[in-house]
Amino acid sequence: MATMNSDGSVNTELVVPEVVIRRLPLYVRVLTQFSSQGNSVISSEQLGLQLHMTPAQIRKDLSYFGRFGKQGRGYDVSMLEQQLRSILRLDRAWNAAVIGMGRLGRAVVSYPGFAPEGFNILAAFDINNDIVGQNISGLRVQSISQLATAVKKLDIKIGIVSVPIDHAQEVIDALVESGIKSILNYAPLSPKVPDSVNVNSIDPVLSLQSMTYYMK
Amino acid sequence: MATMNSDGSVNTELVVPEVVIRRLPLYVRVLTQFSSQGNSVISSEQLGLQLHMTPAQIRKDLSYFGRFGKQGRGYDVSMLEQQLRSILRLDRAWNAAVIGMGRLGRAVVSYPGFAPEGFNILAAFDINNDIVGQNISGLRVQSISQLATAVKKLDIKIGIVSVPIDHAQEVIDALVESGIKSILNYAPLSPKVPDSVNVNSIDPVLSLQSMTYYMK
DNA sequence: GTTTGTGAAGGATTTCACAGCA
DNA sequence: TGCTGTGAAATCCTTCACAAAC
Repeated sequence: MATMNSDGSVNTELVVPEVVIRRLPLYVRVLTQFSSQGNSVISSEQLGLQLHMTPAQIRKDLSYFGRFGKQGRGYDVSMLEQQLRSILRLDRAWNAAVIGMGRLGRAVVSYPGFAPEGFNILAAFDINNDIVGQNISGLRVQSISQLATAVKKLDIKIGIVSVPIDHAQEVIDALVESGIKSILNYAPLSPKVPDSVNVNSIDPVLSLQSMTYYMK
Repeated sequence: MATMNSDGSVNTELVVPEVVIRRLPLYVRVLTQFSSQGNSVISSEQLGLQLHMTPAQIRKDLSYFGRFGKQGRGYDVSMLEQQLRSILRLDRAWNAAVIGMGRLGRAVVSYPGFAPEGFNILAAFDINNDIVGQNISGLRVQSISQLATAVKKLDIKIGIVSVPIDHAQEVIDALVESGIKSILNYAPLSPKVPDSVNVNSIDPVLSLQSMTYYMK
């Protein structure tokens, strides 16, 4: 686990590959499910079967963070779930704002999957003055000029971008400007952000466009 | 480009890595944009700047499929766009069906981003008898029992799953049963499908849950 | 001069395989 | 006996660097 830098000093903590971090939430999900089914122990093989992954990969992934299992037995389901939630910082709530209250933004704020996982959408914004002031799913839509103020006041840490492509980069710039470091982007572009900001894009058209390659 | 099998025979055509296939639509998108801005030539460096990728990676990716560029000049924008669309089979239309006409399904069928890219949603399905028969965005919602028939009749090649998690696997089984080979899945699970079926999942909660790892 | 296409090198990720522990 | 944790090996993917072409 320890590596040496070019200057001879030692890294005791290895940087965990991003692919590994992206898989951890999958493990959490299966563990939650297993737990609700009354199972208290799970093996890397059982986890792998659920997720279509090799047991070795799961054990390797977990080994970046510690030794959570017992040989001959497997992992304690709720203990491992707690550990992973803590590693991913899912043991607290995170506040989010949605920018762009068209059809997509409305679907996002009414999606019932965020809140149970601790992601609370506390504010909604739009550029269009016809929409500003409306009440959507219990949120009063605000003007984007209010963004920075609201981010501070409501301790918003996540920006969800659901504006059309032609306004996406300016909205992302505004989010960055307001101090947001994590952006979930639904607009079909590769946004320009500083290295300190993490953008994750969701783009169903890109998914379809690569699937067609494999189609008859 | 040629490799040798264990039996001594030769593979003349290398399998293109899936990561490469997933990047091709990004290139298509930038090329379309460049073209509409009146540029007729583009270099791997310019492409890389747009997409935050190295020029070498782009050239390597393209080299899996042929030699499209001219040394000292770059790539002809519209020629490369055509080539990539042809490789990805985007030079024809693809018909799709949406299963699950709740909020998410309604957002999907009304999303204006699919049709311009040649993805036509021709049918909508739901299990709920209260919804079956309704007209949503010009589509008459059908019972899932009609799925296989409609898939054949309308030449549907893509299934888009937007049902809640507790019905997702059965809907996916029904799609597989009806002969669908490509599924875009919005439900938060890792579906079980035969190797011959390609599933691509869109899961904003997973995205958020890995982003929190990097958050202060 | 510029930029491609591509072997070779380098780096990252996955899988293997087994010692060690319950 | 059963399953983890992990070095080593294997595989996969990216980047380098330069000859060749325009």
